[in-house]
Amino acid sequence: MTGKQFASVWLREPRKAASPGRSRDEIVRAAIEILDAEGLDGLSMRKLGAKLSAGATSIYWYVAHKDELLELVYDQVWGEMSMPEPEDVGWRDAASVLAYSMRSVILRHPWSADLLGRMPALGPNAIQVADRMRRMFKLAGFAGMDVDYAGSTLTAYIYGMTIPEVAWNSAMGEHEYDPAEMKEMVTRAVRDYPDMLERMDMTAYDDPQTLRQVAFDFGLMSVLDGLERRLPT
Amino acid sequence: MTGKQFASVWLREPRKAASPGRSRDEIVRAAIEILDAEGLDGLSMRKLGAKLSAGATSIYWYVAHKDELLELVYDQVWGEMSMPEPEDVGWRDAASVLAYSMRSVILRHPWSADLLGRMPALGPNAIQVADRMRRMFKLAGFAGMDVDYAGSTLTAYIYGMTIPEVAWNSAMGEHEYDPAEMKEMVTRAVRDYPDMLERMDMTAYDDPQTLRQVAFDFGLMSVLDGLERRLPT
DNA sequence: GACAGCTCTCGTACAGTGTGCGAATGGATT
DNA sequence: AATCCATTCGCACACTGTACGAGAGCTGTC
Repeated sequence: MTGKQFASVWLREPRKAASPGRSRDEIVRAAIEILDAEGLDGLSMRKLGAKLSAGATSIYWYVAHKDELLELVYDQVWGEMSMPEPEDVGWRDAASVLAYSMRSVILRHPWSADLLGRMPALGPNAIQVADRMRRMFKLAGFAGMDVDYAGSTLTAYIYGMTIPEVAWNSAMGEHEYDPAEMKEMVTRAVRDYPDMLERMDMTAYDDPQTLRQVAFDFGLMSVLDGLERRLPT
Repeated sequence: MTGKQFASVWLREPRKAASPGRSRDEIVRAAIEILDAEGLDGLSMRKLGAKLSAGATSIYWYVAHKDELLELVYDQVWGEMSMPEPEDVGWRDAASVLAYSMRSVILRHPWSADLLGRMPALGPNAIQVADRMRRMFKLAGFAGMDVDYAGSTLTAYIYGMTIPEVAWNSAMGEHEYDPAEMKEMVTRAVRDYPDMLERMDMTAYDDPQTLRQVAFDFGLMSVLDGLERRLPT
């Protein structure tokens, strides 16, 4: 009657202890190297095995299946996100630091954007961030369920802003395009919409990098303001 | 010197015209049926071919590669999103309707959440939504680049809220789990964090469906308030 | 020393994937 | 009747995740 169990690594008891030789950490580290270098599609068990000078299937002693490996790798990414103790800096600053940090971590590991949309964040690192965020919003003055709602809102914004940015980056094979030609193609795509065309004339396509930065700031300020407005009293 | 071209279906001239027999539309329709029934991993060219009682590789006459098919399918999803003409209902209502609509469309086609994070939305349907959204925010009083920033902020929130929801849904094979058991497992995962534990005691896990609805509303109101606050004057 | 029982490695095999290629079909035009 | 061209598709290739089961090396007990 239990049906298909919910099968996350994090909701099981961990394996006893790592013996000498290979270990989960070593495997995860190697996997991340491959992922950073070749993206999510570039990671195959055989390639990972080779990198560890081991057989492809040896990995399966440490890890139940590839998805489990990805869960481990994913939580490692959460570990890279930095967030001050909210009590030290106040909630708005803590929120901003977290937001910028999350964005830059995801941009540094573009493959993690795909994982975001694939598996819940239940690893210890993710949970630690979630905990700090809860404390942050309690400090701000939220209570009860609103603490969670505020947290969801903030992370939703960050995800939603960053994920498509990654998609866009990877769609144009990283810098190997001619801006003018690009602009022309997009212009043709929106030719039937005067409002969209008008937008193309703004000079903003010159430096997409900082444009996105500015857009991110704008949205972040809006979200924080909006949350603040929902505080009691 | 152009390097790897940016290769979206939408930025190329379309194929002449569909002859009788198979057509792109028919293929896309069949693909969506498979996707809805079996998810993103369930869609293979052979299966799609079979559904159309055609050979697997026949599809490649209409479509350059699988990714291109996914682009087509993706834009079809955008076509399902409904948004009133902003001039008719005012910007806040238009924004709310769009937000609810996007959320429900993505939840209805969970596989589209993965596509969101993989390819930019450049199809005609996506562009039409983008255009309406621009007009909506101009109507609200935004000008210049702020129109875009506001748009990014809103869609970011919707994506970011919905994508993890889909991930969560699919992680627990759709309803086949025991809530009590689930709660116990999660509780164990957060056992070191008093704030997180306290959260588990709230009764909110009883009906995740409406909980998420409420959370979505909370965040949406916050975002809209925050945007409103950035209006000039 | 001999045997048993672990932990750990890995070769092989299987069913599946996307898709390049080139041969075949069939209808329309000359 | 011959030519052309749109369209179909079988085959093959390289690649994927991983089940299975045989082995290797170590440890502890008689």
